[in-house]
Amino acid sequence: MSVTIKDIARRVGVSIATVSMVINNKDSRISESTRQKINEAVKEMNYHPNIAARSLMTSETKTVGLIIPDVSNPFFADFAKNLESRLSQYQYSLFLCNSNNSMQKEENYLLELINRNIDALVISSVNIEKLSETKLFRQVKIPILLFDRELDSSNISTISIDNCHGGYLAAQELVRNRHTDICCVSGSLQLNNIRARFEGFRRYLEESGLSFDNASLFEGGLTVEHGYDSAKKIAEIRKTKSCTAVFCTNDLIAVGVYKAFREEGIRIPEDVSVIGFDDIEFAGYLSPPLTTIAQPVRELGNRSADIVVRLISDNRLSKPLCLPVKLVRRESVAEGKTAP
Amino acid sequence: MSVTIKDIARRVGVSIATVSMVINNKDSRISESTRQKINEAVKEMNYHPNIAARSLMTSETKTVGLIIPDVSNPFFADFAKNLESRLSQYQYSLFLCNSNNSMQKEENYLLELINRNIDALVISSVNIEKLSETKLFRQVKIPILLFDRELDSSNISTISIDNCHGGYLAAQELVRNRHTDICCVSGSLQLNNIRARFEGFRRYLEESGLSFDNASLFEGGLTVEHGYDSAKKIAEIRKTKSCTAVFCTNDLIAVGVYKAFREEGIRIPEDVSVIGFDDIEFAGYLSPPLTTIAQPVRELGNRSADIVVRLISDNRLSKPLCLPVKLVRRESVAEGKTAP
DNA sequence: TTGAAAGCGTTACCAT
DNA sequence: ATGGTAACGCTTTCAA
Repeated sequence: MSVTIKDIARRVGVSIATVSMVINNKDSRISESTRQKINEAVKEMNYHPNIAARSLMTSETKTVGLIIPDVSNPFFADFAKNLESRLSQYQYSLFLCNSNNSMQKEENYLLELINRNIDALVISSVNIEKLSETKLFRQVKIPILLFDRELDSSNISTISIDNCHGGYLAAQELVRNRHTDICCVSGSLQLNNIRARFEGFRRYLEESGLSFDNASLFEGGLTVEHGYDSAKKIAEIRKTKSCTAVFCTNDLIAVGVYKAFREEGIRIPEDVSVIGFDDIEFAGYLSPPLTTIAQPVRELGNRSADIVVRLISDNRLSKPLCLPVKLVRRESVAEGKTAP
Repeated sequence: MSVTIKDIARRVGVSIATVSMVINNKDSRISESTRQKINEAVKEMNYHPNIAARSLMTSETKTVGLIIPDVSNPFFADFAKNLESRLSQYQYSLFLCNSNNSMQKEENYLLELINRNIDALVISSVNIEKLSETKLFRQVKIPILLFDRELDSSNISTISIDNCHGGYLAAQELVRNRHTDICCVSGSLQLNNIRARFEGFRRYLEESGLSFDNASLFEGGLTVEHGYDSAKKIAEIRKTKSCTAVFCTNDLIAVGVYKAFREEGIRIPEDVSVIGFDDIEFAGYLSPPLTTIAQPVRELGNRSADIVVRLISDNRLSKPLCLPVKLVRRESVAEGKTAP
């Protein structure tokens, strides 16, 4: 089969212990000459350590697992990319799992990852409340970092963004442009990050003396389809009632809204303004380019890696990290017409 | 630490050998009663096999590696998703690696995956010709499936699509709409799949009595940026020379073209028609929705999984698989104006 | 400065 | 029908 330390040892004429030491740089007390000979042999014979064997001894795999709801959502794809990239600087690999928004798959993966002895887990759960009550989840002994989700009353480290402020900023931008009749197309308010976006949004509205009518809320999936369907309804409603702006709790929804409005002959932003959330790369390529609340994906990925690595060496609750968002003004928001 | 077969054995009062057998369903000759007792204990004690230990013995990890140039490209993200999904039906996991279009990272990953003892590799290389000449690559003993790339004169299994025919169809659609002055914005023609798209495209043109002027070819990366830059140039050229349609060798490029044309006030399809390649989900959400050549991503993923699993149990060259593409007509192609 | 040997959790073979 | 035990490739402790 493959070359093992035994082969190296035999070739050089030393013991496997010695070989192991120099390979792991624990060679403080190994003579320079044997060290060299071993290193040469390693190269020549093309030796690669067997990770399974190693992790059987050390019980670490140098792998962190990531469970996300959907790789096809560019936001998560980007996050994964950045996380992985930073992790590799620490010599860790990323094992990526896609739950496809299914609680069942999520649990399967969790089990799978545990079986694989990953060193830490970062997860953006479909339903963290439910998952956290699961027997399986509670038995997890490795560090966990909750991404983009929060869990009250728990001692799990979290990293997220200021969703509430994001919603607030979105409302502000709309109100600043004199909009008063605003709809909101949202993902499930069961998701606490999404709820926070909505709450922030509503709060600003109320602070501005505007009230938000729940009839203007379209709750559903964080998907293009939901955006599309909701916008079709809005188009209908607009025949009897004013709606000059819509806040989408993620960019995918906004994409669907664009499509429906286009089909309905509703112009953005002339007829209605649209504002999104996430700032996926694609947002800038919509026509018109989408004004949105940007999440710092890159930093999210990097910081997550930093936290997780720290957690691995010292599994102590890190205090919740919350990164700021910012408004990215493009062309999908315009002055609302003053009411007739 | 964790529960091991030893613990189970002790609890039930049998040997570890027995436990191992029932866990692996090699329990042909184990009495029903002990089998039951063991299975109960496994549940109660919450036993999970240690994969590292297992793979140390069996030298298989039930993992296949995937190396792709860019997860942020929805085409690859979707492929990965489908591949993973099908693979999981076979009880295999997918280890996803993102080379970020860097040959260096690609090699690093290759090494990493080999060290991790994956059972098979599917790879869409940045530069397969070069990679395949690499010492590392040639030493790989596990089955390899080349995705979306071909390698002449080699005995590596491949799966791809009929790129050439795709290019052909694109040209046909344009010519059918009476376009004669056509530009092509392409990824690197070093990539054999991209070259094939271009060749098919050019071939149809020639068959139609049209010639393709190399001055109308804009070669670069398969990126939004390249599409954008090229379209800016085309906008410039159009001031002196006719160009009524552009063929983009992937959809990302088309996205960039859209953006530039929008900025330049060039209307799609009224002023110039655009046709893409891949049919990423997003293509349908552009405005106007992009006419493009669709790759069967789903089938690509499924078939890849099937092939790879077969390869693992019997590493014999599978004959190259080439799936058909089809034209998806949307709204970005219109009748070209007849020449003045 | 180096080596011997134990042990990590499994599987697989050969006994019983 | 079941058990004992070697072996997988490695790290680590203790002894020399």
